[in-house]
Amino acid sequence: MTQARPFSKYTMEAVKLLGKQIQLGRKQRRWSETELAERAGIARATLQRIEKGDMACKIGLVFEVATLVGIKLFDADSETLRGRIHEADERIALLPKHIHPSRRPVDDEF
Amino acid sequence: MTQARPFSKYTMEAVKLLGKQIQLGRKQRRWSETELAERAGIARATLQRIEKGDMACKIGLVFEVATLVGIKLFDADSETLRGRIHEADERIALLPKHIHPSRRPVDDEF
DNA sequence: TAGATATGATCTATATATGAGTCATTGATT
DNA sequence: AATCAATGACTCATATATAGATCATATCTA
Repeated sequence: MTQARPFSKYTMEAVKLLGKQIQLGRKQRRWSETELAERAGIARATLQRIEKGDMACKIGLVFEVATLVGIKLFDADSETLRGRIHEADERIALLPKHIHPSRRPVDDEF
Repeated sequence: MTQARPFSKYTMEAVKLLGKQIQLGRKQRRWSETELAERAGIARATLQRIEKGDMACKIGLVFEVATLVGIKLFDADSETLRGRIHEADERIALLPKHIHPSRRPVDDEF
């Protein structure tokens, strides 16, 4: 009984694409599933699920494998990632720490 | 016993960034954790882990929540995602279906 | 300032992802 | 053509993510 839970089409496409890119990257490097799985420290079966775009795989494993085949997450290098994390932190700091329900109409300007 | 497994710094930064962007997006929309969790159909505790950048969250849940707060995965809309999936499919089709160990020096041109 | 809600943290039970293994089939290399 | 590895599709046991609570504290709004 696979408790199917719904995902938006967009979300599924994004996961599928990442899986395909991983498979492409692996083949470009001429790595077998077994070889990439070993490098990533995961089971081959898990790698197969990742390449297939399984929604239930752990994000850490998927991103790690993607990194191993040279995919740039967010099209960014490590330094850029850190910069964007800092940037997000700053923006969050400008917003209220607690979001309270407001009677006023929601201001959607951003 | 949290069987800690290693991740590259790059991978962790990418997951952290996505979590922060989700939190930022949620606050920009003035949604409480509870409200976003309900919209996503997940527990608040899970959303908290996602926003914190937990490596062990399911990629489907993370991407779904990201989508709900308006984050464009791969900087692309749905149509573009489909196009890139197709593109990856075509490139994969050009490569050998089975990767065999080669005696010849690896050709790393790509 | 008071009242109400968000947030942070933690616990338990259950569903399930993962690791490890097997088997059949396909395909690449010599 | 023959051989051997890669791939695809399973199964099972175990580790663990998640849902659903609860409680304390922080902080927003009126």
